Amino acid sequence: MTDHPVAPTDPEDDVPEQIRVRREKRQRLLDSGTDPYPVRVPRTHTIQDVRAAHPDLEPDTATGDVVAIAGRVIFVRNTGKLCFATLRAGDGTEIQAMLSLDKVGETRLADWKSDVDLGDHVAVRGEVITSRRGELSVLADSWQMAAKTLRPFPVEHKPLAEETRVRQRYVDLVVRPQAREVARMRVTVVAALRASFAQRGFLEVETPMLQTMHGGATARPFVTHANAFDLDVYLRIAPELFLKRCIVGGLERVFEINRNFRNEGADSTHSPEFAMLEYYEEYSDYRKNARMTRELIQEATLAAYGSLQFTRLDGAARDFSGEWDEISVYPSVSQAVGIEVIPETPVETLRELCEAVGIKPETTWVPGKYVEELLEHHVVEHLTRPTFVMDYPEDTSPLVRAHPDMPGVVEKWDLYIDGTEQGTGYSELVDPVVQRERLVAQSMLKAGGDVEAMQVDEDFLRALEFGMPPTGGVGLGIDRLLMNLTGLNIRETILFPLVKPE
RNA sequence: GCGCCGCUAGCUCAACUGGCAGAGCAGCGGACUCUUAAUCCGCGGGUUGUAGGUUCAAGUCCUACGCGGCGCACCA
Repeated sequence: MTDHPVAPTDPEDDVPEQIRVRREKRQRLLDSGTDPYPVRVPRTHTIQDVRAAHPDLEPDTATGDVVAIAGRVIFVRNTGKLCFATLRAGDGTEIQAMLSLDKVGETRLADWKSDVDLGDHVAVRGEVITSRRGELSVLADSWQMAAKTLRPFPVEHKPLAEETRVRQRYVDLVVRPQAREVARMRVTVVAALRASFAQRGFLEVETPMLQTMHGGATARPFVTHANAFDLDVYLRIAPELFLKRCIVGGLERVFEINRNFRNEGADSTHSPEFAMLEYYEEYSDYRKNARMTRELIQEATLAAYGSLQFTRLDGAARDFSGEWDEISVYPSVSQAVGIEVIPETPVETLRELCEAVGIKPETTWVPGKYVEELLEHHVVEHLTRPTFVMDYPEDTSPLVRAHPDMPGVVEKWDLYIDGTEQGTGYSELVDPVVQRERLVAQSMLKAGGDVEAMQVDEDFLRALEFGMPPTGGVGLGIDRLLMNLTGLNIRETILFPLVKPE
């Protein structure tokens, strides 16, 4: 640690009352010879075990089963000689603990009332019973503090402020069922994707996060410095160029699920670090790709909801079943603007069409950029059902193979769900000479001040010169997929999104 | 980056045109052997995001800054 020494502060100074009280309880436990944070406590069953073993008991039943459980106290009802507490396990499973004067004795009952706060982890040993009201309970004959909580928990029944949810996700996860649900769904979805790839014979590879050139996408990178090499390096904006090197090397079918970093705006649909799935398959193309992407998302949806017709966590119903719609860029735009737009449409016309609907063109725009803007404005936001938008302009897609029958168009699709881009796929450009021309054109844009333009990656071009087979590739946003499955903000799908320090 | 809105007790929120800063839950003390957003009685808890300014008087008005939300721009 190289921080400046901080003046020691008295921890009792300036501490909210409730924290002070809990610290005093902790100290009292220590003073009486009780460890408030024991290394281990007896536990024979999880709360889930006990629930599963006794699914439907009649009220006022004594089972004779003695168990030792542990959980977080989330609710207490202390009466004179019989105390109740609700214990919660990490997945939200709850069970009631009952402590009676008869069973635990006067001293331990008094200890319970004075030492245990909401939020504490406690271990309880006793018989599994149901209360007279039918609540499944452990009737304690002994109990022990498992971990003392020093901060008061928020009120469970009022929603936490969004900022607190994000900054203190650990609290959010304890308090809010949907937070737990989203966290677990994300794991389920990623596991399902990996299973789908395993089934199809894909290799999961790990390519560099620290790169000496940033490529594979148009985006502004984060820059850092590698001391050992005295070298500026970039956090990757995409794994694409390395995954293609894998294809050149004969790995045939590869995928990677990992983080990308883009030094750009953050809002409800964009995070500076976000999880991306990319996969490449030799002798595939953008049509085969689209089919497989649909299958991947459908398999992940089945894993998450058990059905392709599902109700999102925000309450909206969605249907991902069957074949998905396909539309084509130029015909869709033509229909929307009322005149035929083709790759040869003059820039002046495109500019007028943009300005007519309030889109402000920039001087760096290539013709295809106008078309994409028109597409976004007129078409995309109306695409609720999953839809593949096919055949993009060539000049905005420097890594994509030209369409054999449509000059100025490339074999590329974007997949839209609920008006947001979920992924992209294309028939990869494998001609090293054409690829070099495209990258040089990009580097000219960069020299002209476009901070997002690509660099000429000579090693990548060398790889292509060794021969890359016809290949189809896809990039799919993992956070976006979770957003589309849940209907939630990107910050709700990421456990710990970047926030400014308090 | 620009614009608008917000920041009050541990949590969620009140406080009119500037006039004694409050509630519910949580906390503390007491009562209660079947409660489950327990109930009943009593009591504490605040540098109103930070720093300035106006005013007899500022949570409230003004300025700057911090953090957040929304919209726009950029992007997936």
